[in-house]
Amino acid sequence: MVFDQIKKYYSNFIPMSDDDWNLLKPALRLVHLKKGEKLQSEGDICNDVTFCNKGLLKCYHIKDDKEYVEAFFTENEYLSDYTSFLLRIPGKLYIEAIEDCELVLLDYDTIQTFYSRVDNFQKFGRLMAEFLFIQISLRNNSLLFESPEKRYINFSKNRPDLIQRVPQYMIASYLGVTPEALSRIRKRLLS
Amino acid sequence: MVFDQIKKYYSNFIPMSDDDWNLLKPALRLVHLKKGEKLQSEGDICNDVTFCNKGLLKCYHIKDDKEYVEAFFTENEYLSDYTSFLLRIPGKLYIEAIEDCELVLLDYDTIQTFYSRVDNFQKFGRLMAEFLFIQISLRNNSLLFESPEKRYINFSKNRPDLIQRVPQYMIASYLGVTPEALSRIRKRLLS
DNA sequence: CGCCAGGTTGAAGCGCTTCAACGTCTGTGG
DNA sequence: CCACAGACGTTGAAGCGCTTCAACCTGGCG
Repeated sequence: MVFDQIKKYYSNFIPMSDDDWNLLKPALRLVHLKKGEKLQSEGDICNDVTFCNKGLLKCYHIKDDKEYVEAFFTENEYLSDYTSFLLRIPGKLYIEAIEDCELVLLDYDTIQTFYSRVDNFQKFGRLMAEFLFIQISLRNNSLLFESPEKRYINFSKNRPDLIQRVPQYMIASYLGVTPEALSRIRKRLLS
Repeated sequence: MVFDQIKKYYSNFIPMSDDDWNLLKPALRLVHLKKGEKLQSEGDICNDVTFCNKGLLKCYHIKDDKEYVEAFFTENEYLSDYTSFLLRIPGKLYIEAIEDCELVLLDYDTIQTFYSRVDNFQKFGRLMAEFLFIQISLRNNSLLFESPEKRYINFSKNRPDLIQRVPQYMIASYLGVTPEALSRIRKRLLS
C-alpha cells in the first residue's frame, strides 16, 4: 500500500515495531502534486517533512529574480526545508514538482510528540539529522573545492537518472553555473 | 573548574541533572595543544568530539599540496570531523591549533553508551546534529549564492574576532579564494 | 643584520557571466 | 495538418573577476 515505501525507509534507520508503526501511520498524509505545483513557497514556515513515493521535485530559492536550485528529490527520498522546520521560522525555499508527485507528509507537532514519547523515534531524529549533515557536507566540499566541470562529472556519475529527467538549465543552477556555461562544459567533455 | 564551560554548553541543549553530569564528567579528557600541533590528521578515524575551552583551531584538508580551510573553531565551540566520527571511516581532515589550546574530549564509545542509556543524551545528539546541519546549510548557501566579496563582508561582520586572530591567507582559503584575491577585495572595499 | 612569514602589487591568462542571436523540438490552435 | 509560439539548448562576442606566477614590501625574530 501507499505507506509501504516510507515504512521501509524508516526501518533502515531504526527497528520499527508493529506498535510503533500503528501509532505513526494515522499521522501520515498522502498528497498528490501536479507538475509545476508548489509544496512550499518563500515565507512559509515549513510544517512537514515529506517523503517522496513517486515523482521528482526541486528545491530552490529566488534572488534578484533568478532561480537558484539547492537540491532535487525523487523516489524514496526525504525532504523538507529543514532549517525552517527546525527553527520554526519562515523559510526562503520554494519546493516545486518537476514531475507529477505522490508524497507522504508528517507534521511537526506529531514528530515532536513522537520524539518525546517514543525512544526509538528520538534516535531516528538523531540519525536523520546526522545523515542530512553528512549529505550536505559532501555538497559543501564539492562546491568549495571542485570546479564546475568536476561537479558536473560527479553529478552525472552519481545521479545519471537526474541527468535524464531534469532540464539542463536546472542542473546548471544546481551546479552553480549558468545554462550557457554548462552547455560549453558538456561540449568540452565530448572531445 | 575546567569542565564548567562544557557543562554550561550542554545545558543549553538539554537540562543536565547532577546525576547526568556526574555520570558524564569522568569520561571527559582535558587536552592541551600548542600552536601548530595537530589534533587529527588525514586518514585518522575521528574518535572524539572536542570542545574548545580556550584557543583557536583550524580544520582543513589538503589537495594538490594546497591547504583548504573548512572551518575555524574557538572558545565554547564544539568540533570534530563529524563525518568520520559518525561513519567510523578515515577522515580527510586535519585539525590544527592556530593558538595554544585547552580542549575537552569525549570519545565515541562513551557517547554511544550515553545515547542508549540516557534519554536526554539521545535528544542532545539529535539537537547537536540538527544544529550542525543548520550551520553547514548557511555556509553552503553562502558558497553557492554569494560572491567572494560578499562572503568576506559577512565573515567580517559575523566573526570580527577571527578577522583579528586568523592570518589573512587562512581566511582567504576559508572563503574559497587565493590570498591575492582577498587582498584585492579588501583594497576594493576601502574606497 | 638578515631571514622568513605574511601581505601587497603587477601582468597575463582563463573560465566564468552576460547579452544577443539563432537552432530545435513539442504542443496547440486556426 | 500545418504554422506558429514557447521552452530549451547552443553558439558567439565582450567583459570581468578570479587564478597564477613573480616581484617586492613589511615586521618580527634568531
